[in-house]
Amino acid sequence: MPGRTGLTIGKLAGLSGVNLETIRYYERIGLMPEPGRTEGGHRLYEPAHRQRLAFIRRARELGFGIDGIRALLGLAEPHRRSCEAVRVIVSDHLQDVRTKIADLVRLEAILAGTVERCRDTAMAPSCSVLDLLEAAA
Amino acid sequence: MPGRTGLTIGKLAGLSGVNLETIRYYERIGLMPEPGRTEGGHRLYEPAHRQRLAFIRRARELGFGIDGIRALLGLAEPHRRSCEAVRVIVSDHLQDVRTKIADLVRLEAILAGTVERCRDTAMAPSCSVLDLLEAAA
DNA sequence: CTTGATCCCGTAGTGACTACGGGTTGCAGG
DNA sequence: CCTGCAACCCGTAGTCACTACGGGATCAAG
Repeated sequence: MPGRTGLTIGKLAGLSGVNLETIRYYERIGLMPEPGRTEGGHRLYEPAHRQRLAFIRRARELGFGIDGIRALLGLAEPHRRSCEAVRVIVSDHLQDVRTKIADLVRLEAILAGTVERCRDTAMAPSCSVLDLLEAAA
Repeated sequence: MPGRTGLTIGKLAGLSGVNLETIRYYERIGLMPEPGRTEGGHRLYEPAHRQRLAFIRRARELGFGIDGIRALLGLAEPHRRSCEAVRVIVSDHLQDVRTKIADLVRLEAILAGTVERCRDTAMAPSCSVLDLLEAAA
């Protein structure tokens, strides 16, 4: 009869670096399973929960959306780890990331150009705000 | 007595490439001024509106938030075009963009590595999903 | 047993739209 | 002139991934 194993949600939040409210949110949307409860109704988490939450957090940090994570978790759980399916999800996301980078790099050039011109023409008639107005992005 | 000059909101949407509902949204939040109306209450836009909307669209494409655009518009309008203030807003945003690029590039490396390993180890015991679980982002 | 931290739940707010639905207006063809 | 239908009106709610709030219950230390 050892003490009830289990972390309170606050402890789990502290250990995992995920906001307490966010953990409850993940439970509401079915990303985290419902944990056990104390008699009074407080959640008690076990190591498996902590692992799953860590996985979710990493995946979020890597920019996966909730649906992507759901898919990843679905593939990770059963014995049939279809590596191919995982690869598809990850490389789709990788493509998104690369597209975003390309977009941002173009943006960066435009913005940097604007700032540059702004610095140069200390007393231009109209400031480079007008460039924004004219330039095609 | 020439015809009422003015575009309907639908025409403006078509010309500007901004969704009709988004134009109404911009009006609600005070980004676009209220245009004139027909007797029946339909909006009628003049060239000045079209210009302002084009400015907003470009700025959005460059990743400025609504507040930033509001500030930019505020600086663009009066005679006192304080170029310096504009430069501050734009270069703040530029800094954001650069930070985002750096983040995404790190992400890209991690994801690309995962996909690569996935491709290599055609029959690894556990697929590189576990890498996500282990790797610090 | 009391106190104060922690936890409960449901709801609403964020940014920047987008979608919906039921009713009104505008205009072109007949 | 009148019909029909596209376009417009407005307010509200939904999106994504949380975050914040508030009023009440529970837990653990002293």
